[in-house]
Amino acid sequence: MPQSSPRDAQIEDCLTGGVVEIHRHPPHHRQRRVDHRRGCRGGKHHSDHPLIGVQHPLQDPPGTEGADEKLPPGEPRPQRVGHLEAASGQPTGPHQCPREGGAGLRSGRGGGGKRLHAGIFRKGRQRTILRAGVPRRRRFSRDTLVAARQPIRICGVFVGKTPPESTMPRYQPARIEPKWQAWWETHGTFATPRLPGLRKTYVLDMFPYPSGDGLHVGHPEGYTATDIVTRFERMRGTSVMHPMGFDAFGLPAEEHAIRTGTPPRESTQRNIDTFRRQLKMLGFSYDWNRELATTDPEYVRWTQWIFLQLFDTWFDPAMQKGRPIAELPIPAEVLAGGEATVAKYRDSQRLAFQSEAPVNWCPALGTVLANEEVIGGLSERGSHPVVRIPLRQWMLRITAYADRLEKELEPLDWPASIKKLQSDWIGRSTGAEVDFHIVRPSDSGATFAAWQTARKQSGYPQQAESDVLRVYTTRPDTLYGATYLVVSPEHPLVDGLTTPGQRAAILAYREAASRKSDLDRTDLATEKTGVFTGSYCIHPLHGKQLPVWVADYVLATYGTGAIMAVPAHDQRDWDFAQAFALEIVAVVEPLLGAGPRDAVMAGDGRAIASGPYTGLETRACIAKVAADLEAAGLGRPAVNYKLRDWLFSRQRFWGEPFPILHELGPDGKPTGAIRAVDAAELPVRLPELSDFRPGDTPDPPLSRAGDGWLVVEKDGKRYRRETNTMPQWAGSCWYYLRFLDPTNQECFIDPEIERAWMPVDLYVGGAEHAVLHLLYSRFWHKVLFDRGHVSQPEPFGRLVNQGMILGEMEFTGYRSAKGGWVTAQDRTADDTAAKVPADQVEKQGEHFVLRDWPKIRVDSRAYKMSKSRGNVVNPDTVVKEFGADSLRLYEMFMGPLEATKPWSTAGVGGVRGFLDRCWRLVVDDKADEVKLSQQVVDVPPTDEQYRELHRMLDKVTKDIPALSFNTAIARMMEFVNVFTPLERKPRAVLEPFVVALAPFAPHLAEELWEVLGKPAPVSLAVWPEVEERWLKDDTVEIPVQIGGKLRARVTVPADADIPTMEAAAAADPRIAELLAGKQILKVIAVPGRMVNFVVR
RNA sequence: GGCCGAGUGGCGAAACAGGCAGACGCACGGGACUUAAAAUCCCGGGGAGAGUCAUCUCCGUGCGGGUUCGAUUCCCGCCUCGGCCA
Repeated sequence: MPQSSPRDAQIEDCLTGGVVEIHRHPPHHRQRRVDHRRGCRGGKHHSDHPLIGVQHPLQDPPGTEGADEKLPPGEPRPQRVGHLEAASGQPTGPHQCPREGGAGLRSGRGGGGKRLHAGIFRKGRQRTILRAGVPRRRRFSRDTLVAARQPIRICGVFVGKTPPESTMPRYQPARIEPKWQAWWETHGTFATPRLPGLRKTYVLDMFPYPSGDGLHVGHPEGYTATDIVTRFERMRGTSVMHPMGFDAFGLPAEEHAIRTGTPPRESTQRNIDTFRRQLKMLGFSYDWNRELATTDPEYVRWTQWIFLQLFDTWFDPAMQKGRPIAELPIPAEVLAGGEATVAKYRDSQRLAFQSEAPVNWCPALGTVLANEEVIGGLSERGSHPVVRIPLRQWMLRITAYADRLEKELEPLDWPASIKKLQSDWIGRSTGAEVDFHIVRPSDSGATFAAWQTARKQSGYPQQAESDVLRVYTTRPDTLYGATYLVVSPEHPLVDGLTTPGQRAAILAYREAASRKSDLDRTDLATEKTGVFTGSYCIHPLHGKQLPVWVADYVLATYGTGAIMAVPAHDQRDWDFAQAFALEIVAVVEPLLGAGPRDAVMAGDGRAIASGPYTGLETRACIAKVAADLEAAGLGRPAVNYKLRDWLFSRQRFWGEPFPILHELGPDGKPTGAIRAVDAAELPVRLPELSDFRPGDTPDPPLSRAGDGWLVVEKDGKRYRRETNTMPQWAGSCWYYLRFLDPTNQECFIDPEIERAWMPVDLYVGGAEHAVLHLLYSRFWHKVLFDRGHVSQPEPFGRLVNQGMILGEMEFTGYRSAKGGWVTAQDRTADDTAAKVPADQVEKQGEHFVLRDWPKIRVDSRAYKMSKSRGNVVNPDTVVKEFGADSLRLYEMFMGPLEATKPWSTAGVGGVRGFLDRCWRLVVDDKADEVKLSQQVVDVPPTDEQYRELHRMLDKVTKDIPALSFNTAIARMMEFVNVFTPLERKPRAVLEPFVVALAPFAPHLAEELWEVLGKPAPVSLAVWPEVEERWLKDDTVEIPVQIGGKLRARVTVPADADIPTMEAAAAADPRIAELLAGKQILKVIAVPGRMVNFVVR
């Protein structure tokens, strides 16, 4: 605990040890204070020195109280001091305390051995003074204080054994915060009605994953911001929806469960309890009746229900809309195949479908991971190796919505950077598909021509025939520059293309490629690799044969999994062509004046050597080539997305089970037919498992559940349950809907309620969810919208990302192996970093250096909070030390909400000081109990005071909706600074101030409101109206410049016109003097702002 | 490598439809109160220089240019740091 900690916190820290009781008012404090007044001070300043009595809780010194009673007022009590002296001997032989223990009163917890570093002993009229944290002064052990019978003051507060419930005049968050939290709870202050009134606002925090570490100071940042907004809106008469819940499925709980053998549900519940307690401790105005966890069976029920909606939906490209699977047109040839074929066709078209795709299997985690959960070939969580294997998986067809997900982003009030991230993630590109006819050994010279003719008649087919290689290119204009073709190793035609002579090489290459991640194959690959298949294709325009290669720089999942390589105009193709000595043909040249052509020219220009297209500029050329190909039935314009379908299944225990049944044949093996669990039978609960570890194989833990769970009989058929579980994203995709109607048994949300409250008006959370969570939620929402279950196409109207809170600023010096300091810029890997205390560095120019060795530069920066660095700040500690209001206020005062900011415990003390001043503005802290300060009087405020009030209100009223809390708080501080010194503080000014303070420091405001004699709660008081007439000044002081340099200030009427301003400026003696003898070229005057004389 | 964001006192920051740079707070220094300490209240503060000391001048918002009567703010080119993506 730093020395600068507020005194109360230091004292209370003692209290928690349970050995020393600390109170502002010792027993019979009135009596004692009388003693002090008369005997020691006799003046009115006595009460600056409240009392602490120290007593051993188990051993009351006999006779103390009685003796006190009998003391005549006005007498000092030397005999008491005698006790103390006799009992402890301290005044003559104080303990010394080691330096490292030195920060204040850290006495209570460890039992008797620790020392108090501060306190005071009295001996008659003489006292020994101990100062907190200062070495060389005399100190007392805690034992001494405990044994003392005298009241002993520590940091100005007396330690004693009075009951803690006695009222106290000081601002004590530990007393008032729980009080008002309980009040709000019992009075249902923040309960939200089912439907809003005239105006509504839905303000949502990204709900937390309840980790075992509890709340982090980063969490309350966004939560406080939204809390201020919602409290403000409530006071303005808006119906406010402000819920909180927990995203409680997820890997950490499961891994913890595996480590400790406790079921995930238990540890999750414990963590949720901790989170809830911490959130309540901070006084957030959530409607806790709406609390939910994604793991609640009733919630899982509806998550599964939504999955069934996805399962029941196909995407109609013509309407750009999801429609019921029953409306899917069945092609005649499918219909002819019978019922089973139709069912398979339907299954293949659903938004939730199964696929046998290569997936990222992580053996260490025992699960398959989504592409975005794999970073550099390692798992995002835990950095374990990931291999690619083919596996049956559930996929969600998010790609069908790619276009809408991108386009409908545009009108949203989101940060441009987030929109761009989403847009880039979707990665829409336009270009063309082109079919290349594969040359077969059996081909005669006429085969290609025949194919061309056929295509001209039939047009471009949906599916390419088996003798055709279909490629996707973003640059169809470079078709004449294509010199070879590349297929990905996983491409289905690879086998067909491979000639017998190449077979062994191709097989080996595919095997090697399967072990590489996409990243290894593309960006990290320093050298391009590949193998010639032995086959050729015919160029559709000039008819030459192009070799077909297999190379892993082409991904099966992008486009058609095959490309035409144009080495002159694509860096990767160029690298590959260089490596394998393939032909390079340039077909684009820079436009005139654009300079010489690079070896690889990827940009736009003008077509050359391109037959009929020569001379066309790139843009026109792309359109023409694509159109001509389409007319010839050889290609078509195509849009492609980087976005992949969403791999939705996980081989883990702690997730939502899929409500899907696999039909079993008579042999007990799956037939391939699937059916949904009836909605009425949801939720499908997780089975009780004694062992929920993932296996070594991709077989999910649920497959080890007994047949009682696994096997289901329905309509005379036997089924096996799906044993995959859903990823953590599932629950967070729709929680904002369930909050609106959390207990509905009939429906995932009552449509009336949904229409009334949606969309979310303000959504605040970390930027780490910029892409995935927001994209997935929007996707689900659009499906629900298409199916008529929600009324809005987009769920989140305004989005704000709070910035990260870093640890405290650190100075790092470097020591060489020999032990001496090394200056930061010259350090090598051998030098070791060492933390340097802030008081040993100083700034020198741009850098910080060691104070004692100014040649040695040190690094200074704040780091991300992390357990390993040991710079994590725990909200519990901060609340205990400073109070929840201080924590809230500090986090808002640190800087702009969106900025990354370093933590500063001293800064928390700073805002605590402000709250102390707010307290003293209203409360008489010199009284013996909490009561209104006599300085608060019922006099009409002066004009100046009204101006101060309304300017403050105006700023705060404007800053809250703009989430500009730091400046709003600064303005309130100015207000307090103005009113603090006043002897007479008009009530009519203080009351609106307390109301304005309420959203920021709600507990303190409630208490002050009560002291002011107003009916609770201030949380629902009416926000004060800003009166415009007080915002305007009669006169303004404006700067007068000469040649752009400030030379004087003059006061003019606020509405002065330009000539008046100029005259006033010129009349200023100093300006007149400076202008004398100069030629005035021009005068620039901005009404109400400034005057500038341009002179020669 | 790409994209995004940010560089302002010892520190967190404020002010940007271009118009008094540094509000507010921390830390620091001084004063009042006190026998004293703590607490509280008040005052001070970017740097350099001059001074008739109740004042003035110059420099100053990462660096270099530009536009402008005037640039922290707009434009061009850099540097550094951070975040995200690859």
